[in-house]
Amino acid sequence: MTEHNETATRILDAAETLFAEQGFTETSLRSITARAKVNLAAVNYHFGSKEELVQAVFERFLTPFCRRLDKALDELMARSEQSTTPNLEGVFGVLARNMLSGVESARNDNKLSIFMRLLGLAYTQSQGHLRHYLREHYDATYRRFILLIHQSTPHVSPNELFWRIHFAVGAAVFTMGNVETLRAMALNDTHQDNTLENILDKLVPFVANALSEDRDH
Amino acid sequence: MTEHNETATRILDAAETLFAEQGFTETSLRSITARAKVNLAAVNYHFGSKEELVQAVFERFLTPFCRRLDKALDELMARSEQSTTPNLEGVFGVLARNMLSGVESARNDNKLSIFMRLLGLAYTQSQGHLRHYLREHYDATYRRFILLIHQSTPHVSPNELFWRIHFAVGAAVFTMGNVETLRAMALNDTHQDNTLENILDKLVPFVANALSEDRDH
DNA sequence: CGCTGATTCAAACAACCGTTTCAAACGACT
DNA sequence: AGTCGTTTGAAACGGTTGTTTGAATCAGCG
Repeated sequence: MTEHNETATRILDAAETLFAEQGFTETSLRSITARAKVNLAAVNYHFGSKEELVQAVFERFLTPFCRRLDKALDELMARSEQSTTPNLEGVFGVLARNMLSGVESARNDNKLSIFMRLLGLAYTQSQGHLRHYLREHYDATYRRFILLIHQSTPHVSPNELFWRIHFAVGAAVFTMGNVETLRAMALNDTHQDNTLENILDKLVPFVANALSEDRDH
Repeated sequence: MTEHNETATRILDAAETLFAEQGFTETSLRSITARAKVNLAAVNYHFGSKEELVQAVFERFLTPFCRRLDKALDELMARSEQSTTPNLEGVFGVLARNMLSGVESARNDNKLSIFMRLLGLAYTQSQGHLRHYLREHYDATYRRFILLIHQSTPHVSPNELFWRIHFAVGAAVFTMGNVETLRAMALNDTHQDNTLENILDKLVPFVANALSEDRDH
């Protein structure tokens, strides 16, 4: 699974980029192997099938991400042991810091964009096998995160919170996954270029405020 | 273009459903014509090509939608002539009522879901020709709507507002377009089934509040 | 060196794709 | 009836897809 193979890595790099740009089905194995400069048959040799390649792409960034997130959540809970309810900003801060932690240099902004775009595709492009795979491997961390958010906003009913969280997920996935397109539109409309940090600075309060808001519903 | 043809209508119905379920490239003309119970060549005969079929699917619901929306916005502006700034809830109410107007019966909830899912696909699946087509035909109404929202929230800067609007679009497209999936998850998590109206009742205040919020940014 | 197992390579495979062709069927008209 | 333009039908086209094959190449080791 997690061998440090030269060819396999090059395939994963190429696939990750092309999948994010074009989607899964519209990206052919031939275009992947051409970009990776490896032989066509290398994909089936190293990964078995195209479906397993898709899963491997997700695994490469989702597994370390969830491992780091789990550990960070452990620390957060240990620190706030006495106060039984963790606070929302803390939980979200942990998530945000984890998402940005893979992005050190300023110019691979697009790493985060690719990340979000792939997550969006996982929802949008049915790809039944992918949804099954993700549920099987990462559902535990997901549920734990949801539970913590719930505990940190006890005044919001579980059902109401569920939907607010997914409104927020939608806002994040949609905008971050289509950053280039939207940035171009914003440049036309408001004559102002936006760095990814700028956009995140608008997104985070949007989400935080909307999640905890105590509304009459 | 807008002929009331039996065969063409059946193709559009089938294509609309299958596109929303599977995406454009993963839906073959053969599966469309099989579902529509027409001959394979009928698509190329009536629409020219698959690309033009995709555009026709969008045109069938986007053209009447924008026509109704434009007229409703006319009335709104005429009614509030003296007060130079229209109010946000009014503008959004017009949009929401227009979106639901095509959905009379309770059980074609999924009409709206299909609508939103297709809109999401238009962003997600690059399909350069589609983006070009949509811009060329519906950009005027889009810009008019954005302008009205801007006038109704003068305390928010144009650039900030642009991004908030697209956060909202993301939240709407993502959740409404994946209603079935999310509804199943909600049923597991909160043991509560949700009608589409219930979800809209949560989404609308979420969006409205987040758009007009006067934040320090 | 000579052998063994892992990896690469060019080539081919069957299946499917969107599109085209052309004959058959149809409906409307004089 | 017979002719016309329109629509349907079955079949085939060239091209692309994911996958498989079998020989060539490589690395490691006795």
